[in-house]
Amino acid sequence: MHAAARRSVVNGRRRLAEAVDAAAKVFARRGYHGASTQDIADVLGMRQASLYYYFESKEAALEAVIRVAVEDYASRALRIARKETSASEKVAALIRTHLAPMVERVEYSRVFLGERRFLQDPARKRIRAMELRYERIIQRVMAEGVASREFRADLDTRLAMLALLGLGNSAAAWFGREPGMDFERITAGYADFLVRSFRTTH
Amino acid sequence: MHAAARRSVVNGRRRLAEAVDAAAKVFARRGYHGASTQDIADVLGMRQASLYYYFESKEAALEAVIRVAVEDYASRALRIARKETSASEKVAALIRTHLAPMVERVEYSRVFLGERRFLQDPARKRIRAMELRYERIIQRVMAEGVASREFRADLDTRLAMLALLGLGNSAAAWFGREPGMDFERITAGYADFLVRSFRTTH
DNA sequence: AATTTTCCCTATTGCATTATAGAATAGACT
DNA sequence: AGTCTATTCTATAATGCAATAGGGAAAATT
Repeated sequence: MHAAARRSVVNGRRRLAEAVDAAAKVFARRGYHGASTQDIADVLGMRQASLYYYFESKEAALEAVIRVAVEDYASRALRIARKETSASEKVAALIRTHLAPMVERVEYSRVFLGERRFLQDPARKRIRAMELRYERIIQRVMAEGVASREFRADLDTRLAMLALLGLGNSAAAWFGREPGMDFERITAGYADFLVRSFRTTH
Repeated sequence: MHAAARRSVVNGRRRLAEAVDAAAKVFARRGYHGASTQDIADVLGMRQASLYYYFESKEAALEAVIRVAVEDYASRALRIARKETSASEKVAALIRTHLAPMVERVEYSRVFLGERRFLQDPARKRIRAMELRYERIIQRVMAEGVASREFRADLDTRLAMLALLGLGNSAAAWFGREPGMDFERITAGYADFLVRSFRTTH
């Protein structure tokens, strides 16, 4: 009688996704260690112990959130990197895809950026490896921009990569809270900043 | 007999500073909620309860750390903003002062950036007010650069301010861990990035 | 209709953690 | 010598929290 109305045919994977969403929201707001499994259960309208039907442990919930957050990043970056466009357009596209998830799910980005360090070693290293792969793809775009003389010869490609990620990631901190700063304004502005500073001056 | 050797005339304020240092180190590593007062006491070589001689509460320790981290930021920025130099030089100087504390005390920066949100409302609003003051000073430098035609007329000064802080803050995440990325390389590179993208193209 | 599976519940254990109370020790001061 | 003050200690209260065990009802499957 309790959960009768909630149950339906559609609720196969949906409820699990809701649980991950709830975890993301709570972890983003209170931080991993500051959040209790009770908090997550509250969002879902269930008992604290019932959460353990969906997650083996609190940390497993964190891993699930982070997995969603990190998903597809590298593959989308690779797709951009392989295109037959200018390096400038690639940089702009990279910033766009990097910020895109923030529109629909900032909480995931925030949890990834701030809480991933609390993962234990098997999962942590997997995530770190995916990050490195992502970073290398971005840096190669910079390097190819230099090689084709579209970007200045003295460009520090590693720092350029860190700058792109730094700009993108820092937006997660205030995205949705800075009035007037919508997706278009941010991505267009940041892409413009980056491209202007990377291009050869003539 | 226990703490005899440690005690001396010099240890007036020094021990408190050590306690704040210990808190900064532990909060930076484990996060505010992930850190226990026991962890901090361990660093100091004292008992958990003894910490309460220096801090009223765990949160008071956090506030002490953050206060140190936030100290002087606005005043140093203001000193730069008032100088009779070009806007470009001001931007470069702003990046430098922003990153300077990271050399000697990254932990403080990290705690400020990641844990300040856990402060309760009296302290939290005070910190936020100081941040806003800092942001306004930076943005005004951008605006004056536009007014003097040193920076492009279409520069989004608010986004430019966020970009400067974003670049600076993101460095706190990897400062000291990215091989080869020393203070000079970062500050010079970032200053260069910013100035190139802000300047009028002619 | 019978059985299995899904999903949530109640109840509880065990541990970690913040904070308080009050005592002890040693150096500074009179 | 005797008192005061700073600093740390022991002991403990009080709570919050992750996780386990086992049950039960509805839905799906046979």
